[in-house]
Amino acid sequence: MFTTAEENYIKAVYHLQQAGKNVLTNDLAGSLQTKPASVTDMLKKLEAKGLLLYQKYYGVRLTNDGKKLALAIIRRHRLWEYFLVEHLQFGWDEVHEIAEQLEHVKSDLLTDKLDVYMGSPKFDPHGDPIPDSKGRIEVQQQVCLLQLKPGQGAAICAVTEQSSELLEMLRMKQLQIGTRLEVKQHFNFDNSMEIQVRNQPPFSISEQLAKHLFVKLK
Amino acid sequence: MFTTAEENYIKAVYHLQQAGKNVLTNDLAGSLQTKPASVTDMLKKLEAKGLLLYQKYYGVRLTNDGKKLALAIIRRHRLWEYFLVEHLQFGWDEVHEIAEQLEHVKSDLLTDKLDVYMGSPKFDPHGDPIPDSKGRIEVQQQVCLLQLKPGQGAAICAVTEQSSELLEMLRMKQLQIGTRLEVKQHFNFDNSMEIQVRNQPPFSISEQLAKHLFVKLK
DNA sequence: AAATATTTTTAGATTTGCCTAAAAAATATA
DNA sequence: TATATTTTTTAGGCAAATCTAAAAATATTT
Repeated sequence: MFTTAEENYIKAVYHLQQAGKNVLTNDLAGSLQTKPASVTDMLKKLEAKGLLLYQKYYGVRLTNDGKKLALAIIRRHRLWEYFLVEHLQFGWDEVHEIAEQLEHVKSDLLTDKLDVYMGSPKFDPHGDPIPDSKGRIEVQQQVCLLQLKPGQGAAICAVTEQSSELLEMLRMKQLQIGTRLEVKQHFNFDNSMEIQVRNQPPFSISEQLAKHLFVKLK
Repeated sequence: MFTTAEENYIKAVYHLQQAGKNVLTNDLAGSLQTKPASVTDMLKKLEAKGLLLYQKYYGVRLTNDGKKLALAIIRRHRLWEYFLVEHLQFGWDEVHEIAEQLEHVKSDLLTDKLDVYMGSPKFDPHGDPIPDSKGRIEVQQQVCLLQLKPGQGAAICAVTEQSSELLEMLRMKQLQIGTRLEVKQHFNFDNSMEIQVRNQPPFSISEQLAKHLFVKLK
């Protein structure tokens, strides 16, 4: 069994590792809101437990055990997010903090029963894939909205930033996870694009916004 | 906000207090599986936080704030137990440990939404009352099975011990929370009693067993 | 390449929650 | 009542997870 702190480190390493490049002490300190010195301490402990390989000054890489643990934590996190949004009527932008707590409840039986209860969802409310009990992830061919060509239809499946400013804007424009849209036009001048949702009048969104929206092609 | 350890102490004090008499260091050490010295340390801290009144060598009493906190924790615990049994199909005897973890997830909004989702249940799967969001408890006129007279009908609503031996026996005899029964006869010799479940043949249960079963009168 | 700046690690403290062993207080017994 | 027993507290320590400040390693500039 692992402590909450250990689990949080493993999860952070996994996410940074996924984002490419190798994971440095300072990156972890940043994403865990802690000091580099604390990170160094913990990395030594996690290496001793066989969850990651740690090379002084050079960075860190998860072992197979580490990856397995990370995926188990992410599975719990995303299942709970799904539960909170789909069953308890939370907004998809209010669930992160609560899921951060729930993900550390340790019971494989609970996780699996929750999964079955909800019909084994494959994606969480932010559009991120939910690993199965073996840690397998269904790869989603999702693409950035910016890359769509006029005429293509798609559904929003992920938002890569959670700032309240961005969420506010999505609320106003009635864009949410699952919203289906069609690209009408693309302006090379500022990379903005006209999109249409259902049969409402088309409207335009900026490059800055489109860049954070990922869609699943139909 | 309070730590998990603090919450567990407050909960333990509350339960011992409910059981009558004043709460001593050793009682707490027993029910928290810890050493008396640790209890003394924690009691000082909790007194400083205004959750209880602590008199050296004499015992401890919750303040209003302490009671409020205890009831909030118990509310979360019992709501989660209800969820685990009624929604996730756990047996009512397997949920305690998991609920011990879930009860420490801190979010009033979560608690309230969970409550609404399940239709604001008033009793958990063991028959214990669930405090409402203000900490009010619905008193249940439940009575020990031993006190029933022949001819009286009732439904099992609580089991006051969780030993696997007792649970095993209940399983064999097909007695569970909610089971309706009627008392057929009472033997003064050994205080055993004949009971009948539905229209099956009556059978007898010992005083030791009946003593741990509480029922709601019809 | 030397000097400067940044990143990372080490060393030494702190806090929380627990422990053991010994001292002090309360209770029971002779 | 004096003595023994039990309960509780104090004193001193330990492990986990964090911190600050200083030292060491690496990276960047000039």
